[in-house]
Amino acid sequence: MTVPTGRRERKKAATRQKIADAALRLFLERGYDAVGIRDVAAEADVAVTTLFAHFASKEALVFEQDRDFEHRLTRAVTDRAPHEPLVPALRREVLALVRHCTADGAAPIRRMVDGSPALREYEESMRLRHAESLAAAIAADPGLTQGTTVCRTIARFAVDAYSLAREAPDPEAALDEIFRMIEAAWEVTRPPRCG
Amino acid sequence: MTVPTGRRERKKAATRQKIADAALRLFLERGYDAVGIRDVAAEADVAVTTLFAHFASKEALVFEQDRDFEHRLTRAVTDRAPHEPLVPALRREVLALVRHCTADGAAPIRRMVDGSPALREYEESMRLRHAESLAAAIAADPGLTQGTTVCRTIARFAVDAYSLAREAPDPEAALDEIFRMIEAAWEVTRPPRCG
DNA sequence: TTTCGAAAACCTAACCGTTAGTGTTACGGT
DNA sequence: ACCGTAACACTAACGGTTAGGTTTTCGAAA
Repeated sequence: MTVPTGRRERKKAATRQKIADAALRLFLERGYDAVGIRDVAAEADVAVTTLFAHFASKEALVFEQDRDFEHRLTRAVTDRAPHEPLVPALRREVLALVRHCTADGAAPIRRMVDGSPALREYEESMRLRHAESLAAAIAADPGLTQGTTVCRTIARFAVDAYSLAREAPDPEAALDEIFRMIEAAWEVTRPPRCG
Repeated sequence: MTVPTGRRERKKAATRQKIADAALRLFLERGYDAVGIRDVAAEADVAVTTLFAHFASKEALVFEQDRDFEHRLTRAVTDRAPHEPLVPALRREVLALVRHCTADGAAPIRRMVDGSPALREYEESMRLRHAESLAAAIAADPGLTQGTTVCRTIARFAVDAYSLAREAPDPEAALDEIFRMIEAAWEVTRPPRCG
């Protein structure tokens, strides 16, 4: 029950990293579909079972970089300045995420993902899970009184904004447009108040 | 180039139906995961390759009934009364779809789908495809001037409404709530006009 | 009616992601 | 120094899916 801070953990992390690196290298080199799990395992000098001990699926190998996506979304809600309205905080974070994934460095990976239906499907389903976490974070905000349905809806809309904006010709302009809509959707859920 | 209305088509449709029936029967009887593709093919007295000539995947077997979902959504837009506003037409159709799938008869299938991550994932990704078709239908409406991003956004929101409402304790009340939000989102996209 | 092209179905054998079962090694706490 | 266990390895399989090539069945033109 002690704090686990030893060589064991470092080795584990190193193995994981070695697998992810090998996978990405091979995928970008030969294409996602042309590379088998056994190839990746061999390249990383690791048993297939070990690979699956670190990654739940072949697709998960591709989204190693996105691991903090979910966390960043929920933190944008929970860690925002006191009394800062929800939607602008969401907008700011989603904008950062969109910028991050439309940066030049991420282009080859994006091309790979867009080229594989399996990867696109996996990503969308991952985002839906993120939306659920986000909904929970919103629902837990003591400053908000909206019901579960509204929270889940806004969370889903925010994640939609991310994927829609990413695919638009001008991502940032699209994000502006979508968040104007989300803002309006959120406004009509406020409890009636005078003024 | 003649009109294909012969026995051939009937036999093909019959085979497809036979496979779908066998699949659903076995799935409901033993559970989705406990039934293999080879079992279904044997039960339908058909070769495995034939099965995959009719259905793209194992999951597709489950959603045979939903085949018109996409079509109904787009028709709700294209076939609505002249000058009928978009969002209420969408709302009406989504409500009908929600009612249809929360009906008592569909309960065993719903339970099966909810119990299998693979099926849930497949369904969500299917709905996203439907949202794309819906977006195209909306964008093609000559009475509307909104851009592609807005159309895709509203389409996505409408499909979200379907899946969120379905999972809510009171689906119809949830749908009301969500469509109030969608209506507001849509309103702010109108070109500025006096009155 | 006969003939012929093509669609539909068949069979076999594999491919590939994934998992179970079972050891083996290396670390961390006692 | 010792033991429990987490990490890794190896083999063999399972289950969805596809490739390859053959046979059957229909539709229509000759």
